[in-house]
Amino acid sequence: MERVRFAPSPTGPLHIGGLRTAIFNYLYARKHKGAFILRVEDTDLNRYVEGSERYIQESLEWCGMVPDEGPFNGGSLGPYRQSERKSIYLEYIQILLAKGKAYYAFDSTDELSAARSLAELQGETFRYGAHNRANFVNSLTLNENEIEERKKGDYVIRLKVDPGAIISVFDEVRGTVSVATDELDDKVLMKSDGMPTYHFANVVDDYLMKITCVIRGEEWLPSLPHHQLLYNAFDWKSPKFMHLPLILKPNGKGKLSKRDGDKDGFPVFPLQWKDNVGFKEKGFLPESMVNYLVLLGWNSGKEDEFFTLSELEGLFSVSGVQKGGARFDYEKARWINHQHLLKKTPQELLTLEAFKLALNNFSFDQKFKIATIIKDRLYTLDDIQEEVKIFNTPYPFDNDAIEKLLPKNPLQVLQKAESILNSGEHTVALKETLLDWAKKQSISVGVLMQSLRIALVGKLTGPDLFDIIEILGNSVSLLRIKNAISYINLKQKS
RNA sequence: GGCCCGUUCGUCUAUCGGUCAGGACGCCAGGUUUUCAUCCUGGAAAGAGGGGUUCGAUUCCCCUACGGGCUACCA
Repeated sequence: MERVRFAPSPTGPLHIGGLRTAIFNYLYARKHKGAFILRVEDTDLNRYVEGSERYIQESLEWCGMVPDEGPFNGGSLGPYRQSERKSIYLEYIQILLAKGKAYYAFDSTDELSAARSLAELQGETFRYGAHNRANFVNSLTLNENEIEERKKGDYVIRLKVDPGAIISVFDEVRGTVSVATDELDDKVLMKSDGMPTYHFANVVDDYLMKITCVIRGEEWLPSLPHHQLLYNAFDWKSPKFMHLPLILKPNGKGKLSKRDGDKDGFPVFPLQWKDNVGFKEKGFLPESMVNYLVLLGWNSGKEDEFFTLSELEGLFSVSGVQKGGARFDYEKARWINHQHLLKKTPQELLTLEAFKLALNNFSFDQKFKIATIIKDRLYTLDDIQEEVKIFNTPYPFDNDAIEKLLPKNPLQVLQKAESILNSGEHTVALKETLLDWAKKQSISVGVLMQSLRIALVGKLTGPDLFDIIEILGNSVSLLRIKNAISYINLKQKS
């Protein structure tokens, strides 16, 4: 059975790059009827941020991707939090040590940074590895007694990379990638605080959790050879690897970051995190989020771009994964959301929190009608606020529009409408009566409608006017017209 | 700097040696509409450059350029 894992670090809110990685993992799992596992990679105690685990889980759930196994869902191959697996790493590092594939290193961080800056001075990159490990303080250069003595203090355990070989790894989207082991450093596997590094914990956990395909961001591709070396050192069969292209800033210069969202006014987090609004709060449907994100770096091969999660579960395939990074395009994300909104029936829309909130004060009948006439106009759920304003009292008048209308004598139209409504005629018949009258008076339809619209909603834009009147009802419409007449009268006098 | 990965309209992408290089967002024009929007129709818009291989390259190979990633006891 295929098993994949999404393995974020709880160092803050999940951002949409991470969310997209989760989506690809989820889709891969569902496509192959496998398992989707959430593993929290909290090996860096210093960077741990309270609440981010919960945030990650909630973001996944919001998108409809509930992990089959994970810290919040349990599972037989846990624990799913790396901080709770310390004894496991200790056990497995011993194997490597015993095999001579890893060694103790006692160099202080000061010594290392000194060596690093010296190398930089000479225009070189410092690398702790086969070519210079003999110059450092480690279990390869010290005798037994010295080692035992040193082990009472701080130390790390490094991977012993053998030089003079070419290591080839296979990435499902890029193919074979080869690199000389001479280029590889002796990566730290266990830190001095007793925690494993990403590289070590990752390989051990993927093995123990029976992960069959590692799907992660492209930033991990350079360390794949190290991971392969680790699998080799354990004599473990490595899983498949799939490295996803990065989501780039809108200008293409670098990875998308929180700052870009702040600068260009779009969210980069799925859900609200502190004072950062997420896509959810911005009025995005989770299905739009998934739909847009999956399009960033993947293509179905069809010309269709509108997909639901369950459609994607069947469609997803490695062959559609792109190699190059994709720039984030907020406009397209909005358009996708618009398309998903368009597909919803008014009934479905009314079950949404944003609709409930905005239409709280209206009768069921009104809610339904309002949802019907505004749904085509929405790009995000946020837009509801603006659309609903016209149904609330009071509403502001667009004075510029009124000024322009004044010479065309809007009052005669309004007075006529007033008298029709006063006579108790049903709002439905209003349209016909009014249009007939205007024709006889040779008043243009434009002037008629503009006068009426400005009176009823205060501005010249919005949904079908007679739909609005019907929703408002006879008496409210009448009130608004009367109000507008006196307002315009006042204007004319001044 | 070193190593790795990448490069088709402005953006996301299709093409798996022979296509008028297709679609989508955005943009422009027209249509529908009482308005704005939606929606519909149409349009402009692309193979980074240079070498090969081949009857034929966007497609395969090499070089260059450009872009991105990595280069921590962070992930």
